[in-house]
Amino acid sequence: MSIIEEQQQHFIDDIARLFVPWGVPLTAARLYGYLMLMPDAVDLDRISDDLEISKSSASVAARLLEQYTLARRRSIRGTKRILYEVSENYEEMLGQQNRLLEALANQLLKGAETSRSEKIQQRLRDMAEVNFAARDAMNEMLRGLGAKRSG
Amino acid sequence: MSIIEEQQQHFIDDIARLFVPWGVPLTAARLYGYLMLMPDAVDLDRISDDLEISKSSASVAARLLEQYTLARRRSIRGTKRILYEVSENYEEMLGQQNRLLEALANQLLKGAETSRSEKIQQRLRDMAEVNFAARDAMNEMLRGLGAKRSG
DNA sequence: ATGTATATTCGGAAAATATCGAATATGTCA
DNA sequence: TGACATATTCGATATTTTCCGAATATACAT
Repeated sequence: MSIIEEQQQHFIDDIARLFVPWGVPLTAARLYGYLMLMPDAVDLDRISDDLEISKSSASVAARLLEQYTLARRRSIRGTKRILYEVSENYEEMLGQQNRLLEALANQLLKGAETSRSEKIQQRLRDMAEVNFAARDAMNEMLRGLGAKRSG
Repeated sequence: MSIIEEQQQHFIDDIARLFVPWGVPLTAARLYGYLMLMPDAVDLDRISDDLEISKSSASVAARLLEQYTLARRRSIRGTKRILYEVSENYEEMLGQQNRLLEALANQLLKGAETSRSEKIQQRLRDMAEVNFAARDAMNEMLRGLGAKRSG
């Protein structure tokens, strides 16, 4: 089953095209688009068939997505089989981006401390401020979304 | 002049370490950290010396940063020399991230349209919603920051 | 126009990465 | 424990990316 249709192929490639420039390996990016389209969790054999990649590549890509929190594994009781599905709490991914913002802000502040030029110190502090503001805006947005969902 | 100090080296590498996983080539990432620390715009020869890279690499990296809007070039009247400096409107970079959010949201909606499964349609629309919300939150934050700056 | 200083592009070498099939490890059941 | 099913890792290969120095192009001044 599940020979991927033309339109789905396109969708998968479109999604991949967006993520690849941001450092996500092509296969992982395609897998992400693929998982979005799967109504239920799928196993490595099916991934391998549908995406026409080896099972080892499928395994590597799946665990990479897991690391990014873009996908989750579901272990099946009573068998070693693992199913992968797109992560439902999609917000996690944005949280990831937030971590970069925060880490960057912290580095900037640290750099400001160790700089001897007043101008540079000011610049780095300003940049840090923007990052923190961005992080806060994101967090607030996520909180609002969560409230809406549960409320 | 301007042999880079130990601490500055560290700063540069720390910044680079953050950006490389997001698809920024090492040399460009290091150049970015370096430019943050320079009080004034610098030319390719100096970059090449300080970062210990060839001038061609410096040229490529600088123009890549320019593309990312992380750096700007300043042409010097009366000479062919080009100076590079870190982009002052740092918000640009976040705007860049926003473009990914928006592009992704649009792809998701398009995918939702062409999907025949109700469940998938709903999932893709939900994901798109989060993306749009994130984009809006970012834009609002940037507006607020701009107002604060000019006000 | 020509010469000079500089940036950019080119071609090849080196390094990193992705991918595969085979080998290995791991979990599950009897 | 042994047998089986499945995931993961390993080693080799192919591909891609990065980097350099040399060659070329470009802008400016005389």
